[in-house]
Amino acid sequence: MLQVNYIRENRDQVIERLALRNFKALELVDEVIALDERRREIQTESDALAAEANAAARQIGELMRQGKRDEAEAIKARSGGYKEQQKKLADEQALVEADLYEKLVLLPNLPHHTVPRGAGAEDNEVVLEHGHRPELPDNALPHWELATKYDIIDFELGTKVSGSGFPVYKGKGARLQRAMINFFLDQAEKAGYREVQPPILINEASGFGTGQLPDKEGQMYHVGIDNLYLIPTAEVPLTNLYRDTIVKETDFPIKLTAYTPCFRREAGSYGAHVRGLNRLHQFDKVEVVQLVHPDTSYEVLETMSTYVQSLLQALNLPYRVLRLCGGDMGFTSALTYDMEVWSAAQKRWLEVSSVSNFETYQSNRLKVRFKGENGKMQLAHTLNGSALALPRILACILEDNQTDRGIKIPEVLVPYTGFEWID
RNA sequence: GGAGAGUUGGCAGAGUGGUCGAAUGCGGCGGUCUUGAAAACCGUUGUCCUUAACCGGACCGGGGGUUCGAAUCCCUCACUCUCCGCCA
Repeated sequence: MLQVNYIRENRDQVIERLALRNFKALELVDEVIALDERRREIQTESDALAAEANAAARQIGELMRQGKRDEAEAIKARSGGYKEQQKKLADEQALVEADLYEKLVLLPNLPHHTVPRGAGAEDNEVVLEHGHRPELPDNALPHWELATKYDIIDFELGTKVSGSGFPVYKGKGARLQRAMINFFLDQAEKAGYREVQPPILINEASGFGTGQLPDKEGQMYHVGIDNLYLIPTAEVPLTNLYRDTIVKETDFPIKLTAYTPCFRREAGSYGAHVRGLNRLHQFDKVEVVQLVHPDTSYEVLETMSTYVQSLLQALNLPYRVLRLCGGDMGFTSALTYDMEVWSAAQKRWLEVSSVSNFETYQSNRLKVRFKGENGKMQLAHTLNGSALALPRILACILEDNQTDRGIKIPEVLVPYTGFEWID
């Protein structure tokens, strides 16, 4: 959520930057400013009224103590009206504030000045490409066929037990998943992230904190009977660990990592693009999160990007890094890098990581603050990144590393899998 | 799931419906003393809104109510703890 003060003081710039991400409802900005104006007027009025009422009540108390009952009763008679007026103001204030909040949450984050202008995925800027895309022979198979051929993933079994998008990993397939999780967690710890095992069901407040609610409600599975949501990413519980906290400036940077399953309803997305492991309702991911001092967040974003790339390099997968354009960025992000690996059999790039700086957009809702040098409270900056999402990595390992003999496991994973080949 | 007890400042812990934003202790910060430190002593120490600032206002788990006035009384929700039941 953007800070109202900032919008008020930088109206033109806010509009300009929102336009950069193709945000259409720019009139919201002026509406927010007007509502905030009204809110402050009511505040002033109701404060004055409360001050008067407080003074009267205090006077009555004093008179009662002195035994001047009659005088007290006289003031009491006059004080009767305060209640009603206060109630009226409070009602209007609640209305205005609700309206303001409703409009405020419709405003996405302001893009960083390096974000390219653009409408959609085709306008994303390719920052770099690394490694050589393998040329596969004509008889090369897509990963879903390899999965069946070597009996390591069973999509139909998952459909029986749950539904489409819930694959069952078997034998070496399951073992390889576990190996990747451990590898990613070990690497994250080496990079200074503290491992956490968070809850994977979260309450409403947490969903609001990181911005999944209210706008992405339909994307999460909801356990109605207990009003809990299955996490779409570990970002939610990890970042919410610090909701409503004032951290010490010296504790920065706070670096967390977690492995969790992730659940996404992906309503409405069916067809060729979602075959196999390309898009799932349940998948495994290792996430990294940082809470940092605002002065350092863009530096940190670069180190997170470099870190994610180091994983892809270790796995020896060809990848590219995109700087997302205004039109393709997530609602809450100020700057996002996407990492995509090359799926040799499908001949297309698959997103395996998304690294974002949210600046104060999340921390404003979460109330993650610290006391700066001037003694004033400031909002921390939050960042996160996938490091990494497993299914598409697995897809690329299967496709890119297929040989006549079988599938060659990347060297760094062999200590974790205990085998070199899936055959 | 049943019965009971509780939720107050960073922590511990008081609080008869009327100067209670809240005693006290610990902790934190500043100072005196000291070669330095400890101890002792003195002072200070919440967050938010409004404001250029002063003033003012709000907050004692959340929400609602009673009252001229609520941390204190009532209702409601959430959470925590204890006992019983069930259970990986």
